[in-house]
Amino acid sequence: MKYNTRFAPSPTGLAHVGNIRTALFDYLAAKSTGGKFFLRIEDTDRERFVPEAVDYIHQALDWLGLKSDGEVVYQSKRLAMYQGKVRELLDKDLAYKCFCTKERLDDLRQSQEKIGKPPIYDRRCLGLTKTEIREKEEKGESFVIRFRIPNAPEEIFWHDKVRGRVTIATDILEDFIILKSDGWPTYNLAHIIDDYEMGINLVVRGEEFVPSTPKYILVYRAFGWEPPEYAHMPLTLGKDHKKLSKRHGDTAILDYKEKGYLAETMINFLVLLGWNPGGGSTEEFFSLEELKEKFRIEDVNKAPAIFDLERLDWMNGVYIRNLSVKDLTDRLVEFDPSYQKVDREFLERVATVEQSRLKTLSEFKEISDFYFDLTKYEASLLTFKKSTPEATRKGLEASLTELKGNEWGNVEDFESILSKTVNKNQLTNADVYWPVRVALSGKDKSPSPAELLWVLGKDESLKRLLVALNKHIVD
RNA sequence: GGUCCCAUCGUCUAGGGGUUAGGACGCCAGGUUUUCAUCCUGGUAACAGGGGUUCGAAUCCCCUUGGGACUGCCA
Repeated sequence: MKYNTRFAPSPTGLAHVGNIRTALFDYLAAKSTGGKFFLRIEDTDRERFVPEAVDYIHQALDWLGLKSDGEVVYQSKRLAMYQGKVRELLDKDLAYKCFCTKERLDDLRQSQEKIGKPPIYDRRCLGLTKTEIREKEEKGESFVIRFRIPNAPEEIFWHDKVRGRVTIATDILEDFIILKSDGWPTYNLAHIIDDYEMGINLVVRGEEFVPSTPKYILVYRAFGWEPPEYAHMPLTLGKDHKKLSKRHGDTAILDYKEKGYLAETMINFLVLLGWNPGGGSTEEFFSLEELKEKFRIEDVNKAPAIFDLERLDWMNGVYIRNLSVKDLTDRLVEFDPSYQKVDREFLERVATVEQSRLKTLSEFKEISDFYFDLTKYEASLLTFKKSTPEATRKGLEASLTELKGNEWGNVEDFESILSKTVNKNQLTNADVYWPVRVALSGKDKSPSPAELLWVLGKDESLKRLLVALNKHIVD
């Protein structure tokens, strides 16, 4: 079965990781079956519309490589179509005009809740005669259009691709609004017309839509259309076990790009929130391409998943370590264009030795500052706890001598020069390796001295060693 | 309140009648090592509770509990 799916965000805020995970599942449900993946912007709520949100969605999908097929659909451009469909429903007596004011509706709701009844519209306007309707219209009273739930109660059910059979009775459903008083359709109507019109045959969306799905099935029936299949995804929860939203902070998807997480990490991490290959497999690294092969919407879990940053950090570290040096360097430059000014070969060397220490691209700047500009450090740092000032001085001097007299080559060469220095002068590793490393990095934690020598090169290294020696003697 | 959904280590999860309940993150310990990171080894930690069904339930059924979603002229 080829599934055509759509990602249908409403541009009322910046897309967060939960939204994008749904987009990913939509994308994979389509691509894994050879179907198409569409993007539709649900911008019928003009009050909450956030202009930059649309661009944000495009950037996010671009970043992750979730390319949509065909033209992007904007609901705001299809008003005439929706209104035409509403007229159809009105003509068939399957919908009606409701002139009830907000105040009345609020009162009604409150009094219903007070006596412990579910808040359901009392259908007062369903009883309006043609003349009454005409009078109200002539007086310019504003109205909405409600869908008329069939009188005969029944159980609506569907076979959800992830939840199995779901049943909900229609007697708890109210005559919901399909056209607002401003003339715009609500989600309740617009998405159905669009899905039908766009040939969507599998709706992949968040679990929050489960309770309202029966309403939509009724609308399909009113139009005489076959409903699509449904796959309601488990929710993505924050650490507080509540549906992910802005108030959790740090959830806007592109924040992760800015923090230096890789697109492939996000894809991999997000897909694992609710999906795994099953069958006893312990595999957990998947590229988008692999996912297109292996993903099955039926394998998605029912239980919600919590978004856990620690696991994300670990995974990003793994992805960074698996990058070739060239690739890593490219990404560092892309992440921070100021590195374009840095000598490429030098930058690649820095990337080579720091790669295993990176969890995110953004950490690179801080972790690598000393290569470009030696940081200030205390002279006392030069002496390791297992060494003495005297031995440290000897170690520094001997290293300087050996280093000057030898050819400069690769990391292994420096390794042997250093170990030769230790042996020749009856010193210990602590007398040589530590002070050389501190001299070159100014830090108590850094890559090995051999690596630092290789990165910094002869002139800079000898300069730093000399500085260290003077510092040490003065101290 | 009502309707619906969900339930395996703290987290992501495998397992769907017979398993020492497996893997991963995290954490802890050890190894490698001049330091840090990486890497390697080991450890910690879970079937929410109660009833059934069955020779045998983490697995199937029911109830309870817990959690969540929905209950908008938002989507």
